[in-house]
Amino acid sequence: MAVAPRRVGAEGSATRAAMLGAAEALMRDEGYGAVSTRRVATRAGLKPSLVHYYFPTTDDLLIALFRRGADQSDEMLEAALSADDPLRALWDFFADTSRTALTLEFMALANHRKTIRSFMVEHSEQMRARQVELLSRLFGKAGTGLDGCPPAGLSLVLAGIGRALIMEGGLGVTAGHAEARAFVEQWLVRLAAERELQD
Amino acid sequence: MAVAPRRVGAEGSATRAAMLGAAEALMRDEGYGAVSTRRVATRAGLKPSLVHYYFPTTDDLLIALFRRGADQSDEMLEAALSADDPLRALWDFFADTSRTALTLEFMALANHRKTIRSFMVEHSEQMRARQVELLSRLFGKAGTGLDGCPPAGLSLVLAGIGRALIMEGGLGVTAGHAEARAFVEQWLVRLAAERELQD
Amino acid sequence: MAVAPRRVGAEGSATRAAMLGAAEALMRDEGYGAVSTRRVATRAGLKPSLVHYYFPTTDDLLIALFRRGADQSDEMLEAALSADDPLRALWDFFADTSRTALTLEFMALANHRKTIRSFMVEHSEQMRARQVELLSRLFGKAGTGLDGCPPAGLSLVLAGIGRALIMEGGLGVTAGHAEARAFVEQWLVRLAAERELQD
Amino acid sequence: MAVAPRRVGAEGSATRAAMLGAAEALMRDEGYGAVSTRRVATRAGLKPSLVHYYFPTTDDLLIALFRRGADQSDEMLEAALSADDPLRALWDFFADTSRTALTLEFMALANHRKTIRSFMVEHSEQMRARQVELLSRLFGKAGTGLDGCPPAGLSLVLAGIGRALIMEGGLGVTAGHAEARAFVEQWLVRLAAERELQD
DNA sequence: AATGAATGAGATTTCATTCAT
DNA sequence: CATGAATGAAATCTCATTCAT
Repeated sequence: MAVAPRRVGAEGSATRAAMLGAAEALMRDEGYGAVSTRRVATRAGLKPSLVHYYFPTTDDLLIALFRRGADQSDEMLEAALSADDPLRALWDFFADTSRTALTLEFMALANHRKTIRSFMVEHSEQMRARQVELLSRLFGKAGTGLDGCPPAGLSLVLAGIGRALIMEGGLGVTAGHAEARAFVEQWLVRLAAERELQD
Repeated sequence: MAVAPRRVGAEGSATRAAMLGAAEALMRDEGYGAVSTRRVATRAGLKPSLVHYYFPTTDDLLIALFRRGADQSDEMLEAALSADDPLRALWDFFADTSRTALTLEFMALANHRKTIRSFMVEHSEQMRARQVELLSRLFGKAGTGLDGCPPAGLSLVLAGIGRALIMEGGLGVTAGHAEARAFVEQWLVRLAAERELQD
Repeated sequence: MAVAPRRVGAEGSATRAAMLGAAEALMRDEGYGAVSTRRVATRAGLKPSLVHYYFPTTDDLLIALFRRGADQSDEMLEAALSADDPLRALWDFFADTSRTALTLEFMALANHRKTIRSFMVEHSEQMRARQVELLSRLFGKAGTGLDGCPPAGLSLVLAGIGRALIMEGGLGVTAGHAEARAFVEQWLVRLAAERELQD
Repeated sequence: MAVAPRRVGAEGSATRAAMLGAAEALMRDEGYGAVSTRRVATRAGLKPSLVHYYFPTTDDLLIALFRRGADQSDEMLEAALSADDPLRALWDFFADTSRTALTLEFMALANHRKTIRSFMVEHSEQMRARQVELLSRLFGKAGTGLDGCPPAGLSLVLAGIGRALIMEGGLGVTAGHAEARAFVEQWLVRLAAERELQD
């Protein structure tokens, strides 16, 4: 008796997953503005009311979607950081189209959804901290082989370049992309060498 | 550069400018989703119908707003490229908060407004081309002093890092920012030296 | 240029009056809970959106309705107070079915509409003050002929009895009504006599 | 007195009582409009479906709530009528804030819930009849000491004044309240004297 | 050049209720 | 006894857009 009446729809429900899937697809294809109760329902082949049964408010839906994506990112990041070549894996992570495209949508969304914003900030900081932790282990606290750039700086720089590639790529702008990729590539090679020296 | 100009109120009208100002403020403060006929009118202290009189459709308004911003960006870019230290000026341009925040909103908007998207793409490509033109003159076609990274790559890399700083800064995430800025700073110094050698 | 964009629909518009009429009828017939955008529109033979065009929020509609009723009450009260037999006129005012039934609905409504509540309170106090003003002139400050009951007390007592008659009458309860009316009647006679003595 | 009892959960269940308690609190705090299946469940810390398990329809819940309140009123009234000073006890009963506030909500509710209305009417009539019965015993059928006002009239008059005090008090209007209370007080004294003479 | 009126669509949310387990 | 899932209806509100003046 007397249990908290919220938290509807078991975390593992198939219906719930379908809704999140539809919401994610909409966000990816048409931007966060397209994620509405109705459209999610239609896309998932369900009734609009059912969406509200699982996610009482639109914020609840968006937060659940963000959480799911964040968990996936966490897993990908962990896999990257324990890979043979962690730097390259980290770069691949930053340059991963589907994940980063969603992240960008959430960043735009965070601008006017305060609930989302706090989740974003917390998660971004966690991820950067985790990367710094690993990069520090790889290169020592002194900094990376990139002219002594410290791990936190390297994390931001790679993330920024990755996002720019994906953002522009999504729009269809590609000038300079190959050159930028090659530039980063040459960094990775240099850093890998640096690391071997250190060992 | 001018594209088909669409007949929308006198280009120089004060009323028109007030509307664009209100629209820009809304977009900056609350995201592109807040830019609606009615809210623009309210914010500008005008009647909603008047907005439609000047901008028949919402797309027209958004495009006009984008154009105005693009023109400002063009001017800023031209000023930067003819500055004493064009590289530093270019970087300052990329790291300029107010302008970039709007650009990010437009990028998000382009995801579900096809009319906007084409304007965005066209303008992005123009700007990159213009930068390449200048950087090539500075460093020769062989590439910059950054390990031979060609101008187009450098343009994207700087733009990406600048945007990341602003995006994250807007959210309140600042880990790694100082380090990344110092890293870019050291580039600018190196490139300036390189350039003097070349002269 | 630059006028406040609210205050839609001229105060004298026929459409606006039709909406208020429909809202009032609904409130009288089915209680304040029945006053919804849709039902008002349907009852007035108009489209629901038009209701929102005239009254952006439901509170706006309810406040406008209250104001209209308050103005009518004010007029009725003034007429009563300047009648030949002001006391009887005041009692007739309190026992007026249609007006009081609405007042009762607004009182119930005020319980959970904070905007309404403040209007109600202000108006109730004004009306009582106005009545006290007149009754004081009629009987002197010492009090009425009802065993020295002061004007403010008499105002509340008459209002309460009138409301009880109307509330119960609306439900179909009538036991004691004739007796209560006769009781008040005998007061009025007594007070009228008292007043003549005083003159 | 018992009417057809409808099968709704064990009459004495603690869960049931919790629901009625939540419903009553909601009605008191936010008006009858706030009494919905879901809100009652949330407030009681129970699942919405459970409310429907005990009270198939919302009307069933409201009727049960009304019944419970009516029973309490009956007890209070009986206690009052057998008190040392029945008249004062009756007046205290009419001026009792917590009970009367709920009664007023039910009166408003009765306006658009026909099922509630008939219960209200029946109970109101019963209560008045009971009061008349007692007052007649106290004063004889001829009427009370209030200028011969018969018991039924006195009942309505006192109820009306009591309700007005509570209604207005709830809103924060208090002008004339002290005077009205003093006026009734002086009645009670007069009636008590009258009664002793009669004995 | 400007504005009031009107409208249809859709977004968000809350609801009562049913059903199967 | 009790609960989770589902659904259709409706309430509130915002929007873009059209039209007549």
